[in-house]
Amino acid sequence: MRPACAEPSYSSAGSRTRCSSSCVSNGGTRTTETIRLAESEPLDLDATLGCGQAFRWRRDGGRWEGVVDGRCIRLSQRGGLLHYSGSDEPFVRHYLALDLDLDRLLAAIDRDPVIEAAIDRSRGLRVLRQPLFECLLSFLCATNTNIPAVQSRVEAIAGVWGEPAVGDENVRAFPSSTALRHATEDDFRACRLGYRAPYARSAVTAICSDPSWEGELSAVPHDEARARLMALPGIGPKAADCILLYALGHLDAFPIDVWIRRILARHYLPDLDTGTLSPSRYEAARSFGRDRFGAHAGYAQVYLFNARDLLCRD
DNA sequence: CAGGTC
DNA sequence: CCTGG
Repeated sequence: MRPACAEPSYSSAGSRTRCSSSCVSNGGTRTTETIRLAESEPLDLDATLGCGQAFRWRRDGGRWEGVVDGRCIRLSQRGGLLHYSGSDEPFVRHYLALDLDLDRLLAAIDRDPVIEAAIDRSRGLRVLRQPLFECLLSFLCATNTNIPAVQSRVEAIAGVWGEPAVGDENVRAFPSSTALRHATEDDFRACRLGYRAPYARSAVTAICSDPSWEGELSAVPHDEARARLMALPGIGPKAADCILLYALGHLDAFPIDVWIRRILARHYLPDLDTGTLSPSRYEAARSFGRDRFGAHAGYAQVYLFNARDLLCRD
């Protein structure tokens, strides 16, 4: 049960647009409803859920199943029809950022042939609006590892401390920081966090020690939020930039992971090619991204990342 | 080795 | 560095 003050604003009346219509099409225990996407609401659901920005989505045939905010949600897309169950339209629209004028945004970041190729590759890919704490712990789990391993850790954490999800009791919600308050380092090791276990434990303690931490982080400006994130153990510049982009809505955040580094080195910054990515080199790459792509550089980052096979091959 | 961090 | 894919 969540306190009323934690209710995000997406549920406010008036968030629906005239362009959408929905209808009940299934008489089971779960009802599947449909959002009719307008021409001005491009969406590539597969790219959005599969690109590695969130870790609790699984493709089951043509359908995606995931857990967000304690609810088991299923999504599928056929052209301009977006089918959903386990949630309501305002939430789905908010989570998928369907209110964002993507065409206008993509036009704004489309500044050279490289990014243009990336945009052509997966137009309709959107940056999700993820719950903060889950996103934070997920990227703390994501250092020096691969995506399947991160998924496995996140699932394990939910399996131990998460409450049964609404819509499917066999699935677990991702726990709040409070629910993890008494989790020990060994508990996190048992979730296969390895050397990240003490970081996770300390980060949870730090967050729990200040009940207003999460709320303030959402209210504070980009640079201040970044500094507060990086003050947590296990959260460096890369993880912080991912959290800023995926959970805090700072669309100018530009995380530098190994793939973005390769792409920048190959097409923009030859000097970035070799050696360790020191903090100052990280900053140089990051500010290059923000300067080149502007206020929505984070979208450019996601599109470049999703086109990494295209942009890194010789 | 893998979408870094201390 | 932990450790799984």
